[in-house]
Amino acid sequence: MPRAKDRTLLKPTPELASVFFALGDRTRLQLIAVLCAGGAFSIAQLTANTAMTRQAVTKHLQVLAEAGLVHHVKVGRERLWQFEPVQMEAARQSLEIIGRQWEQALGRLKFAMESDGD
Amino acid sequence: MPRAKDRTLLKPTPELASVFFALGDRTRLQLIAVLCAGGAFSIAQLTANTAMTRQAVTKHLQVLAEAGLVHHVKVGRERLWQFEPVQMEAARQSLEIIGRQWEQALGRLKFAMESDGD
DNA sequence: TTGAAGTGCAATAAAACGGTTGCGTAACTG
DNA sequence: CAGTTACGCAACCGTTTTATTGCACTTCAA
Repeated sequence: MPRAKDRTLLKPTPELASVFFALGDRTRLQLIAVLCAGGAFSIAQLTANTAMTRQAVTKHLQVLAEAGLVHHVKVGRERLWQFEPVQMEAARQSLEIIGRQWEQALGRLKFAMESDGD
Repeated sequence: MPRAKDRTLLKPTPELASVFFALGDRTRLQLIAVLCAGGAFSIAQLTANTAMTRQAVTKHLQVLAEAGLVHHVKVGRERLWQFEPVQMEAARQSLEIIGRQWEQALGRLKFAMESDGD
């Protein structure tokens, strides 16, 4: 019987890296900050807040979309973009796992030091 | 009296983006995975696991170091690298905040729908 | 002291990124 | 229908990343 539950070790997947990559840009982080506040915004609306072109914003949204962080719905001639929390939560959990691994490693180190007696 | 505690909104800082940028690469994610398991490894050791040059690994470690995710200590002629959890925990928290904002936005939407009656 | 191990720094070079401009197309509006 | 709004696609360009190679330097060990 496979024990999938035991698999708490970090296994870096290509997708995970792409999520972090998408978040690793100030402009895209700003877009996420706007979208996670709840609305569904058109590209024109999202561009209005920035100092760049509509096409630049479009490209950033595509990067976010490929990472699964946002998605869009077509309404008339507009394309409304929304936040999509699933992948970001996965990324958050992966950071949590790394943090836990580190804590466990520290625990082992401390135990070894106590056993050895300095 | 300032109410710093109320400031739960996401404020994207340059550093935050640089942390995500550092994590947004498969090789660096792999390095983090190795380092967070607890040891202090030399560049030669870390290179042994990969298919690239020592210098390439060095550059990746520098990117991680600039983001505050790792640090090193010189021991003899070796440079031993270690995981540094502070910045990563900050990044994790920022993702948590975004997730919470999204949940709150969903809550408001639901409330508005109930009030409006469809 | 000579040699090998572990590393840093600089000069590349190819690829990817971030942004722009130009043009074409669907959809709303008078 | 004509004009405008909202947008996609493709070409392009400067900058940054990513990885390599070559050489110099420090440290350990025989």
